[in-house]
Amino acid sequence: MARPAKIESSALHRKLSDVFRDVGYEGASLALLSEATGLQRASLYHRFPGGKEQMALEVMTGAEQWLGEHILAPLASDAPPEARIRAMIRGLDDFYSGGRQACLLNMLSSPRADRGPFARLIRNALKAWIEALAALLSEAGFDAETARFRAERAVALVQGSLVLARGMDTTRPFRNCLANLERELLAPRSDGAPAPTSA
Amino acid sequence: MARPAKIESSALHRKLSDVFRDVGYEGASLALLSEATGLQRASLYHRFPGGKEQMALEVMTGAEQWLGEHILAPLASDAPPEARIRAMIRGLDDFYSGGRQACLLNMLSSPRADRGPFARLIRNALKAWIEALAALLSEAGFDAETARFRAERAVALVQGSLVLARGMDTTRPFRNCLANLERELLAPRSDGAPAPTSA
DNA sequence: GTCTATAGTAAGATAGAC
DNA sequence: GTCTATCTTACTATAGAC
Repeated sequence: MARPAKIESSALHRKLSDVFRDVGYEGASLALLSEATGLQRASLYHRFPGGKEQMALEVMTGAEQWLGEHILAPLASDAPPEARIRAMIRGLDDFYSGGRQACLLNMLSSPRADRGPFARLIRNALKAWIEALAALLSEAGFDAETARFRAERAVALVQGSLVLARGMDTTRPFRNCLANLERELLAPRSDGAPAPTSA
Repeated sequence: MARPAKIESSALHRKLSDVFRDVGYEGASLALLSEATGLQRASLYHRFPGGKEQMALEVMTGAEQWLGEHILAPLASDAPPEARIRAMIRGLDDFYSGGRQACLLNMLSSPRADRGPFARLIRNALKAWIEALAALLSEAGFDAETARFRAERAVALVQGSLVLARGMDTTRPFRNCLANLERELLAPRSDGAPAPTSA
């Protein structure tokens, strides 16, 4: 080919995402992003005139889209609850590469100063996820309080298992987490009251 | 006072720790650390000739010491299991300021390149915590597998609830987590097998 | 659309006065 | 022990050729 090939946008986003998930926003220098994508810094600025912040924003937006399609949509389908939860679990296993990749929602929540354009995106994504799960649990017969409590706990468990997986350098916590999610979410609420704090 | 006062070491560590917990290692610039401590950069280098890395290492070491004294020691005491768990929970609530402060184990696990002097400390701290909890649960009558599984899940839950608290800008997930820890840890294992993955 | 080359700025770190 | 002043490096970002 005569002129330089335009690197495909989706592949580019993917590679940028990998860097942010690995080293976080502040740790992701343009040198690193350039190396990971195979594009020179100037080329990155051509695609993202807003610089690093725009890259992170687009990556984050892409992740939200992925969340909507592969997690929220299955949770809201008309399949039986067990099937919907299993679909979510497959999505999670895929998204986090079985526990080998961290979560943007965690890795991008530090950029301080204005505390960033990311804060809103992150908050919304977490809320949407929790609410979709809670809606499913309500539909499955749990009272609203229990549904909300279990949903929030499940999301926390996924995030925490990723923190452990990263910190202990093993995917086991994440695999354990996924392996038990369905059972824990749908377990009959006999075993003591969940007792969520109201405020 | 004639000569400049020596700022107390413990207070200094505390302030440095706050910065690292807030913005992570890469985000913690010397300008930020200087501002937070009230010391000029050169003064920080006088105390920490190894620069930022030494600061983070000492902060991390201090946190490990705190973990040993306020979490691991109570877990290994000769009080009844419920009391030991409650002591841990009080320690956690204090350490994380009720969910307002993030965990160093999460915030310092990104520094890449060599992946750092932090990796070992973090891994050890997480393992020690999980093992202390598992030992308590074994002692409380649970089989080794269940004890290990619940211990790891509890630590993941704490970490994850901190991620959520940070991301959603509310301490509720963390408070919920602590409020239910004792019950979840000591619940009779009637409700379906925990089914941990072996490897 | 990609590159090389280069501004301009903020980072980590030192030297030496007090 | 703390400071001001400075060095060096790495970073973000831009200019302009191809």
